[in-house]
Amino acid sequence: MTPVEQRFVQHFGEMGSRWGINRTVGQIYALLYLAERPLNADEIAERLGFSRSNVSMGLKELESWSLVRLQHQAGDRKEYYSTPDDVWAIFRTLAAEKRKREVDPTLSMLREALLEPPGEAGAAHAMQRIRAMHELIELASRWFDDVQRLDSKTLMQLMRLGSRVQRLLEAKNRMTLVGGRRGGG
Amino acid sequence: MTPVEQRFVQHFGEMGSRWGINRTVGQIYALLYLAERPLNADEIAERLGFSRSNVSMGLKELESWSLVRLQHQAGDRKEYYSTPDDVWAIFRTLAAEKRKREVDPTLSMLREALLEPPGEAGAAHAMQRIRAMHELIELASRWFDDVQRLDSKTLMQLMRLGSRVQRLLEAKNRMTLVGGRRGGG
DNA sequence: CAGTACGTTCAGGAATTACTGAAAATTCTA
DNA sequence: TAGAATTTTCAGTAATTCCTGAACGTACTG
Repeated sequence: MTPVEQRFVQHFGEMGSRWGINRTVGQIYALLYLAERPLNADEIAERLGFSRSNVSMGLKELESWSLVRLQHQAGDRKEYYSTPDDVWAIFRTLAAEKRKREVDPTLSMLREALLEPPGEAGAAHAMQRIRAMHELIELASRWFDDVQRLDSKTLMQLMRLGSRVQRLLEAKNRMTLVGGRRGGG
Repeated sequence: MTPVEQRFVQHFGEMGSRWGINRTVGQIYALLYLAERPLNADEIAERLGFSRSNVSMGLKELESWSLVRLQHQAGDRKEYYSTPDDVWAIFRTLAAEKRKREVDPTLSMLREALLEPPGEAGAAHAMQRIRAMHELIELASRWFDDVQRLDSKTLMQLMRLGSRVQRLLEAKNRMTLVGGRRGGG
Protein backbone atom coordinates (compact mmCIF):
# COMPACT_ATOMS: atom_id res chain seq x y z
CA MET A 1 0.00 0.00 0.00
CA THR A 2 1.19 3.50 -0.79
CA PRO A 3 1.26 6.08 2.03
CA VAL A 4 -1.87 7.72 0.61
CA GLU A 5 -3.72 4.42 0.61
CA GLN A 6 -2.57 3.76 4.15
CA ARG A 7 -3.86 7.11 5.29
CA PHE A 8 -7.19 6.46 3.61
CA VAL A 9 -7.61 3.06 5.24
CA GLN A 10 -6.47 4.40 8.58
CA HIS A 11 -8.96 7.23 8.41
CA PHE A 12 -11.88 4.92 7.73
CA GLY A 13 -10.85 2.91 10.74
CA GLU A 14 -10.76 5.97 12.96
CA MET A 15 -14.05 7.37 11.69
CA GLY A 16 -15.74 4.01 12.03
CA SER A 17 -17.05 4.63 15.51
CA ARG A 18 -18.62 7.94 14.48
CA TRP A 19 -20.26 6.22 11.58
CA GLY A 20 -21.66 3.41 13.66
CA ILE A 21 -19.33 0.67 12.51
CA ASN A 22 -16.12 -0.51 14.06
CA ARG A 23 -12.52 0.04 13.16
CA THR A 24 -12.12 -3.31 11.46
CA VAL A 25 -15.18 -2.92 9.30
CA GLY A 26 -14.19 0.58 8.30
CA GLN A 27 -10.71 -0.47 7.28
CA ILE A 28 -11.90 -3.51 5.37
CA TYR A 29 -14.31 -1.36 3.45
CA ALA A 30 -11.68 1.24 2.67
CA LEU A 31 -9.26 -1.40 1.46
CA LEU A 32 -11.84 -2.94 -0.84
CA TYR A 33 -12.91 0.45 -2.08
CA LEU A 34 -9.41 1.27 -3.27
CA ALA A 35 -8.49 -2.18 -4.50
CA GLU A 36 -8.07 -2.64 -8.20
CA ARG A 37 -9.36 -6.21 -8.06
CA PRO A 38 -11.55 -8.23 -5.69
CA LEU A 39 -9.77 -9.48 -2.58
CA ASN A 40 -10.27 -12.61 -0.55
CA ALA A 41 -10.44 -12.81 3.21
CA ASP A 42 -6.87 -14.02 3.62
CA GLU A 43 -5.52 -11.14 1.59
CA ILE A 44 -7.54 -8.68 3.66
CA ALA A 45 -6.42 -10.21 6.94
CA GLU A 46 -2.84 -10.14 5.78
CA ARG A 47 -2.86 -6.55 4.53
CA LEU A 48 -4.63 -5.13 7.55
CA GLY A 49 -3.06 -7.39 10.17
CA PHE A 50 -6.39 -8.60 11.55
CA SER A 51 -7.25 -12.12 12.51
CA ARG A 52 -8.96 -14.24 9.94
CA SER A 53 -12.09 -14.54 12.07
CA ASN A 54 -12.32 -10.82 12.52
CA VAL A 55 -12.22 -10.33 8.79
CA SER A 56 -14.92 -12.93 8.38
CA MET A 57 -17.19 -11.05 10.79
CA GLY A 58 -16.37 -7.73 9.21
CA LEU A 59 -17.27 -8.97 5.77
CA LYS A 60 -20.55 -10.33 7.08
CA GLU A 61 -21.28 -6.93 8.52
CA LEU A 62 -20.49 -5.22 5.24
CA GLU A 63 -22.69 -7.70 3.43
CA SER A 64 -25.53 -6.86 5.78
CA TRP A 65 -25.10 -3.25 4.68
CA SER A 66 -25.04 -4.36 1.03
CA LEU A 67 -21.80 -2.47 0.67
CA VAL A 68 -19.71 -5.30 -0.75
CA ARG A 69 -20.26 -7.79 -3.50
CA LEU A 70 -19.21 -11.42 -3.32
CA GLN A 71 -17.67 -13.04 -6.38
CA HIS A 72 -15.84 -16.21 -7.26
CA GLN A 73 -12.89 -16.60 -9.54
CA ALA A 74 -12.53 -19.46 -11.99
CA GLY A 75 -10.57 -22.35 -10.51
CA ASP A 76 -10.41 -20.80 -7.04
CA ARG A 77 -12.63 -21.82 -4.16
CA LYS A 78 -11.99 -18.66 -2.19
CA GLU A 79 -14.59 -15.94 -1.89
CA TYR A 80 -13.60 -12.61 -3.36
CA TYR A 81 -15.09 -9.31 -2.32
CA SER A 82 -15.28 -5.95 -4.02
CA THR A 83 -17.21 -2.68 -3.80
CA PRO A 84 -19.36 -1.30 -6.62
CA ASP A 85 -17.57 1.12 -8.96
CA ASP A 86 -20.30 3.74 -9.05
CA VAL A 87 -19.89 6.03 -6.06
CA TRP A 88 -23.43 7.31 -6.46
CA ALA A 89 -24.76 3.80 -6.18
CA ILE A 90 -22.71 3.37 -3.01
CA PHE A 91 -24.11 6.61 -1.64
CA ARG A 92 -27.66 5.43 -2.26
CA THR A 93 -27.06 2.08 -0.64
CA LEU A 94 -25.56 3.71 2.40
CA ALA A 95 -28.41 6.14 2.69
CA ALA A 96 -31.00 3.40 2.36
CA GLU A 97 -29.35 1.27 5.02
CA LYS A 98 -28.94 4.18 7.40
CA ARG A 99 -32.57 4.98 6.99
CA LYS A 100 -33.59 1.42 7.69
CA ARG A 101 -31.46 1.20 10.82
CA GLU A 102 -31.55 4.70 12.23
CA VAL A 103 -34.84 6.18 11.15
CA ASP A 104 -37.44 3.52 10.50
CA PRO A 105 -37.52 2.16 14.06
CA THR A 106 -38.18 5.64 15.35
CA LEU A 107 -40.89 6.19 12.80
CA SER A 108 -42.61 3.01 13.99
CA MET A 109 -42.40 4.09 17.59
CA LEU A 110 -43.89 7.48 16.77
CA ARG A 111 -46.65 5.94 14.72
CA GLU A 112 -47.61 3.63 17.55
CA ALA A 113 -47.56 6.47 20.04
CA LEU A 114 -49.99 8.41 17.86
CA LEU A 115 -52.37 5.46 17.70
CA GLU A 116 -52.77 5.59 21.46
CA PRO A 117 -56.24 6.87 22.43
CA PRO A 118 -55.92 10.50 23.62
CA GLY A 119 -57.24 9.70 27.08
CA GLU A 120 -54.69 6.94 27.63
CA ALA A 121 -51.83 8.88 26.14
CA GLY A 122 -52.15 11.80 28.54
CA ALA A 123 -50.19 15.06 28.30
CA ALA A 124 -51.50 16.87 25.26
CA HIS A 125 -48.34 18.88 24.83
CA ALA A 126 -46.15 15.80 24.59
CA MET A 127 -48.50 14.29 22.04
CA GLN A 128 -48.29 17.44 20.00
CA ARG A 129 -44.51 17.24 20.04
CA ILE A 130 -44.62 13.62 19.00
CA ARG A 131 -46.94 14.52 16.16
CA ALA A 132 -44.58 17.25 14.95
CA MET A 133 -41.59 14.92 14.96
CA HIS A 134 -43.56 12.23 13.22
CA GLU A 135 -44.65 14.59 10.48
CA LEU A 136 -41.13 15.78 9.82
CA ILE A 137 -39.59 12.33 9.72
CA GLU A 138 -42.38 10.96 7.60
CA LEU A 139 -42.00 13.78 5.11
CA ALA A 140 -38.23 13.54 5.04
CA SER A 141 -38.18 9.82 4.53
CA ARG A 142 -40.87 9.91 1.89
CA TRP A 143 -38.71 12.48 0.10
CA PHE A 144 -35.76 10.19 0.50
CA ASP A 145 -37.60 7.27 -1.04
CA ASP A 146 -38.49 9.47 -3.94
CA VAL A 147 -35.05 10.85 -4.52
CA GLN A 148 -33.59 7.35 -4.27
CA ARG A 149 -35.44 6.56 -7.45
CA LEU A 150 -33.87 9.35 -9.49
CA ASP A 151 -31.06 8.25 -11.76
CA SER A 152 -27.57 9.43 -10.91
CA LYS A 153 -27.56 12.05 -13.60
CA THR A 154 -30.73 13.75 -12.37
CA LEU A 155 -29.54 13.52 -8.79
CA MET A 156 -26.31 15.24 -9.70
CA GLN A 157 -28.19 17.94 -11.55
CA LEU A 158 -30.40 18.53 -8.55
CA MET A 159 -27.40 18.82 -6.28
CA ARG A 160 -25.54 21.17 -8.55
CA LEU A 161 -28.61 23.33 -8.61
CA GLY A 162 -28.31 23.70 -4.85
CA SER A 163 -30.28 26.52 -3.35
CA ARG A 164 -31.03 27.87 -6.79
CA VAL A 165 -33.80 25.30 -6.68
CA GLN A 166 -35.67 27.99 -4.79
CA ARG A 167 -35.98 30.11 -7.90
CA LEU A 168 -37.26 27.12 -9.79
CA LEU A 169 -39.85 26.49 -7.13
CA GLU A 170 -40.90 30.11 -7.22
CA ALA A 171 -41.28 29.92 -10.98
CA LYS A 172 -43.35 26.81 -10.55
CA ASN A 173 -45.52 28.52 -7.95
CA ARG A 174 -46.22 31.38 -10.31
CA MET A 175 -47.18 29.00 -13.07
CA THR A 176 -49.37 26.96 -10.75
CA LEU A 177 -51.15 30.08 -9.56
CA VAL A 178 -51.74 31.28 -13.10
CA GLY A 179 -52.84 27.91 -14.39
CA GLY A 180 -55.05 27.17 -11.35
CA ARG A 181 -54.57 24.55 -8.64
CA ARG A 182 -55.32 20.93 -9.14
CA GLY A 183 -55.80 18.28 -6.44
CA GLY A 184 -55.52 18.98 -2.74
CA GLY A 185 -53.69 18.06 0.45
CA MET B 1 -44.53 10.56 32.77
CA THR B 2 -47.27 8.86 30.82
CA PRO B 3 -46.59 5.43 29.27
CA VAL B 4 -46.28 7.03 25.84
CA GLU B 5 -43.71 9.48 27.10
CA GLN B 6 -41.82 6.69 28.79
CA ARG B 7 -41.71 4.71 25.57
CA PHE B 8 -40.45 7.76 23.70
CA VAL B 9 -37.67 8.42 26.18
CA GLN B 10 -36.77 4.75 26.34
CA HIS B 11 -36.55 4.56 22.58
CA PHE B 12 -34.18 7.49 22.33
CA GLY B 13 -32.00 5.79 24.88
CA GLU B 14 -31.91 2.57 22.93
CA MET B 15 -31.29 4.24 19.58
CA GLY B 16 -28.57 6.40 21.05
CA SER B 17 -25.75 4.06 20.16
CA ARG B 18 -26.87 3.85 16.55
CA TRP B 19 -27.01 7.61 16.38
CA GLY B 20 -23.56 8.05 17.84
CA ILE B 21 -24.57 9.29 21.25
CA ASN B 22 -25.03 7.34 24.44
CA ARG B 23 -28.12 6.17 26.24
CA THR B 24 -28.03 8.95 28.80
CA VAL B 25 -27.72 11.70 26.25
CA GLY B 26 -30.50 10.26 24.14
CA GLN B 27 -32.88 10.03 27.06
CA ILE B 28 -32.09 13.50 28.33
CA TYR B 29 -32.76 14.91 24.90
CA ALA B 30 -36.03 13.02 24.56
CA LEU B 31 -37.19 14.20 27.96
CA LEU B 32 -36.43 17.81 27.15
CA TYR B 33 -38.03 17.51 23.74
CA LEU B 34 -41.33 16.45 25.26
CA ALA B 35 -41.24 18.70 28.28
CA GLU B 36 -43.73 21.51 28.47
CA ARG B 37 -41.29 23.76 30.30
CA PRO B 38 -37.52 23.94 30.69
CA LEU B 39 -36.06 21.48 33.18
CA ASN B 40 -33.07 21.76 35.46
CA ALA B 41 -30.42 19.13 35.97
CA ASP B 42 -31.86 17.87 39.24
CA GLU B 43 -35.25 17.36 37.70
CA ILE B 44 -33.70 15.47 34.81
CA ALA B 45 -31.59 13.29 37.11
CA GLU B 46 -34.61 12.56 39.23
CA ARG B 47 -36.95 11.70 36.38
CA LEU B 48 -34.48 9.50 34.54
CA GLY B 49 -32.77 8.00 37.56
CA PHE B 50 -29.28 9.06 36.50
CA SER B 51 -26.59 10.49 38.70
CA ARG B 52 -26.34 14.23 38.84
CA SER B 53 -22.85 14.18 37.32
CA ASN B 54 -23.97 12.05 34.44
CA VAL B 55 -26.72 14.52 33.65
CA SER B 56 -24.22 17.33 33.78
CA MET B 57 -22.02 15.57 31.22
CA GLY B 58 -24.98 14.70 29.06
CA LEU B 59 -26.14 18.30 28.97
CA LYS B 60 -22.67 19.44 28.01
CA GLU B 61 -22.72 16.97 25.18
CA LEU B 62 -26.10 18.20 23.99
CA GLU B 63 -24.85 21.77 24.19
CA SER B 64 -21.88 20.84 22.02
CA TRP B 65 -24.41 19.65 19.45
CA SER B 66 -26.36 22.90 19.87
CA LEU B 67 -29.44 20.78 20.50
CA VAL B 68 -30.45 22.36 23.79
CA ARG B 69 -30.85 25.91 24.96
CA LEU B 70 -29.85 27.13 28.39
CA GLN B 71 -32.12 29.55 30.22
CA HIS B 72 -32.47 31.01 33.67
CA GLN B 73 -35.64 31.59 35.57
CA ALA B 74 -36.27 34.69 37.63
CA GLY B 75 -35.29 34.18 41.25
CA ASP B 76 -33.76 30.75 40.64
CA ARG B 77 -30.07 30.12 40.31
CA LYS B 78 -30.51 26.74 38.66
CA GLU B 79 -29.85 26.29 34.96
CA TYR B 80 -32.86 25.29 32.94
CA TYR B 81 -32.66 23.51 29.62
CA SER B 82 -35.08 23.18 26.76
CA THR B 83 -35.13 22.23 23.10
CA PRO B 84 -36.21 24.57 20.29
CA ASP B 85 -39.88 24.32 19.35
CA ASP B 86 -39.38 24.27 15.61
CA VAL B 87 -38.66 20.71 14.52
CA TRP B 88 -37.27 21.94 11.22
CA ALA B 89 -34.74 24.02 13.04
CA ILE B 90 -33.76 20.99 15.07
CA PHE B 91 -33.40 18.96 11.92
CA ARG B 92 -31.08 21.55 10.41
CA THR B 93 -28.96 21.76 13.52
CA LEU B 94 -28.61 18.02 13.66
CA ALA B 95 -27.68 17.81 10.01
CA ALA B 96 -25.11 20.56 10.33
CA GLU B 97 -23.47 18.93 13.34
CA LYS B 98 -23.45 15.51 11.75
CA ARG B 99 -21.81 16.98 8.74
CA LYS B 100 -19.16 18.69 10.81
CA ARG B 101 -18.33 15.56 12.74
CA GLU B 102 -18.88 12.76 10.28
CA VAL B 103 -18.18 14.24 6.88
CA ASP B 104 -15.82 17.18 7.07
CA PRO B 105 -12.87 15.25 8.49
CA THR B 106 -13.12 12.80 5.61
CA LEU B 107 -13.33 15.61 3.12
CA SER B 108 -10.10 17.05 4.53
CA MET B 109 -8.37 13.72 4.32
CA LEU B 110 -9.44 13.26 0.71
CA ARG B 111 -8.38 16.77 -0.21
CA GLU B 112 -4.94 16.23 1.24
CA ALA B 113 -4.60 12.92 -0.53
CA LEU B 114 -5.33 14.62 -3.83
CA LEU B 115 -2.68 17.24 -3.22
CA GLU B 116 -0.04 14.53 -3.10
CA PRO B 117 2.20 14.65 -6.20
CA PRO B 118 1.20 11.79 -8.56
CA GLY B 119 4.60 10.15 -8.39
CA GLU B 120 4.55 10.04 -4.59
CA ALA B 121 0.95 8.95 -4.38
CA GLY B 122 1.44 5.80 -6.46
CA ALA B 123 -1.33 3.51 -7.66
CA ALA B 124 -3.28 5.44 -10.25
CA HIS B 125 -6.40 3.38 -9.72
CA ALA B 126 -6.58 4.18 -6.01
CA MET B 127 -6.12 7.86 -6.75
CA GLN B 128 -8.95 7.72 -9.23
CA ARG B 129 -11.18 6.15 -6.58
CA ILE B 130 -10.21 8.81 -4.09
CA ARG B 131 -10.99 11.48 -6.63
CA ALA B 132 -14.43 10.01 -7.27
CA MET B 133 -15.28 9.88 -3.58
CA HIS B 134 -14.02 13.40 -3.09
CA GLU B 135 -16.13 14.73 -5.91
CA LEU B 136 -19.27 13.13 -4.58
CA ILE B 137 -18.81 14.25 -1.01
CA GLU B 138 -17.85 17.74 -2.07
CA LEU B 139 -20.91 18.04 -4.25
CA ALA B 140 -23.23 16.59 -1.63
CA SER B 141 -21.99 18.82 1.12
CA ARG B 142 -22.04 21.91 -1.02
CA TRP B 143 -25.67 21.05 -1.77
CA PHE B 144 -26.26 20.61 1.90
CA ASP B 145 -24.84 24.02 2.70
CA ASP B 146 -27.12 25.47 0.11
CA VAL B 147 -30.25 23.74 1.26
CA GLN B 148 -29.48 24.67 4.84
CA ARG B 149 -30.05 28.26 3.84
CA LEU B 150 -33.56 27.70 2.52
CA ASP B 151 -36.31 28.73 4.88
CA SER B 152 -38.43 25.99 6.38
CA LYS B 153 -41.34 26.69 4.07
CA THR B 154 -39.28 26.28 0.91
CA LEU B 155 -37.60 23.20 2.31
CA MET B 156 -40.96 21.63 2.99
CA GLN B 157 -42.16 22.47 -0.47
CA LEU B 158 -39.07 20.87 -1.98
CA MET B 159 -39.59 17.74 0.05
CA ARG B 160 -43.23 17.47 -0.80
CA LEU B 161 -42.29 17.74 -4.43
CA GLY B 162 -40.19 14.60 -4.03
CA SER B 163 -39.21 12.91 -7.24
CA ARG B 164 -41.55 15.14 -9.18
CA VAL B 165 -38.61 17.54 -9.03
CA GLN B 166 -37.37 15.58 -12.01
CA ARG B 167 -40.12 16.99 -14.20
CA LEU B 168 -39.27 20.45 -13.04
CA LEU B 169 -35.63 19.89 -13.91
CA GLU B 170 -36.60 18.61 -17.33
CA ALA B 171 -38.73 21.68 -17.93
CA LYS B 172 -35.81 23.82 -16.87
CA ASN B 173 -33.49 21.96 -19.23
CA ARG B 174 -35.84 22.60 -22.13
CA MET B 175 -36.01 26.26 -21.29
CA THR B 176 -32.25 26.51 -20.91
CA LEU B 177 -31.69 24.83 -24.25
CA VAL B 178 -34.16 27.12 -25.99
CA GLY B 179 -32.92 30.28 -24.34
CA GLY B 180 -29.23 29.43 -24.77
CA ARG B 181 -26.60 28.56 -22.17
CA ARG B 182 -24.93 31.10 -19.99
CA GLY B 183 -21.75 30.64 -17.98
CA GLY B 184 -19.76 27.46 -17.88
CA GLY B 185 -18.36 24.76 -15.59
C1' DC C 1 -13.87 -42.64 2.94
C1' DA C 2 -9.69 -39.50 4.56
C1' DG C 3 -7.73 -35.36 3.66
C1' DT C 4 -7.65 -30.56 2.51
C1' DA C 5 -9.25 -25.97 1.95
C1' DC C 6 -11.90 -23.04 3.02
C1' DG C 7 -15.65 -20.19 6.03
C1' DT C 8 -18.09 -19.57 10.62
C1' DT C 9 -18.93 -19.57 15.48
C1' DC C 10 -18.01 -18.49 20.03
C1' DA C 11 -15.86 -18.24 24.82
C1' DG C 12 -13.07 -15.34 26.91
C1' DG C 13 -9.64 -11.64 27.28
C1' DA C 14 -8.49 -6.77 25.70
C1' DA C 15 -9.93 -2.32 24.78
C1' DT C 16 -13.16 1.14 24.95
C1' DT C 17 -16.93 3.66 26.62
C1' DA C 18 -20.31 4.89 30.13
C1' DC C 19 -21.49 6.01 34.78
C1' DT C 20 -20.96 7.14 39.65
C1' DG C 21 -19.70 9.37 44.02
C1' DA C 22 -16.68 12.36 46.09
C1' DA C 23 -14.15 16.37 45.81
C1' DA C 24 -13.28 20.72 43.63
C1' DA C 25 -14.66 24.79 41.33
C1' DT C 26 -17.86 28.43 40.54
C1' DT C 27 -21.38 31.64 41.52
C1' DC C 28 -24.29 33.97 44.25
C1' DT C 29 -25.85 36.10 48.95
C1' DA C 30 -25.42 38.46 53.07
C1' DT D 1 -15.34 37.26 53.49
C1' DA D 2 -17.94 32.99 54.97
C1' DG D 3 -21.29 30.14 53.64
C1' DA D 4 -24.75 28.16 50.77
C1' DA D 5 -26.27 26.59 46.31
C1' DT D 6 -25.11 24.91 42.28
C1' DT D 7 -22.24 22.89 38.47
C1' DT D 8 -18.02 20.51 36.93
C1' DT D 9 -14.24 17.38 37.11
C1' DC D 10 -12.22 13.08 37.60
C1' DA D 11 -10.51 8.59 39.43
C1' DG D 12 -12.25 4.36 39.72
C1' DT D 13 -15.57 0.84 38.47
C1' DA D 14 -19.25 -1.11 35.66
C1' DA D 15 -20.89 -2.19 31.24
C1' DT D 16 -20.27 -2.77 26.60
C1' DT D 17 -17.96 -3.63 22.46
C1' DC D 18 -14.19 -5.49 19.95
C1' DC D 19 -11.00 -8.96 18.67
C1' DT D 20 -8.64 -13.38 18.81
C1' DG D 21 -7.54 -18.32 18.67
C1' DA D 22 -9.39 -22.59 18.79
C1' DA D 23 -12.91 -25.57 17.61
C1' DC D 24 -16.32 -26.61 14.44
C1' DG D 25 -18.92 -26.93 9.95
C1' DT D 26 -19.02 -27.55 5.08
C1' DA D 27 -17.78 -28.65 0.58
C1' DC D 28 -14.72 -30.28 -2.50
C1' DT D 29 -10.87 -33.82 -4.12
C1' DG D 30 -8.91 -38.15 -4.88
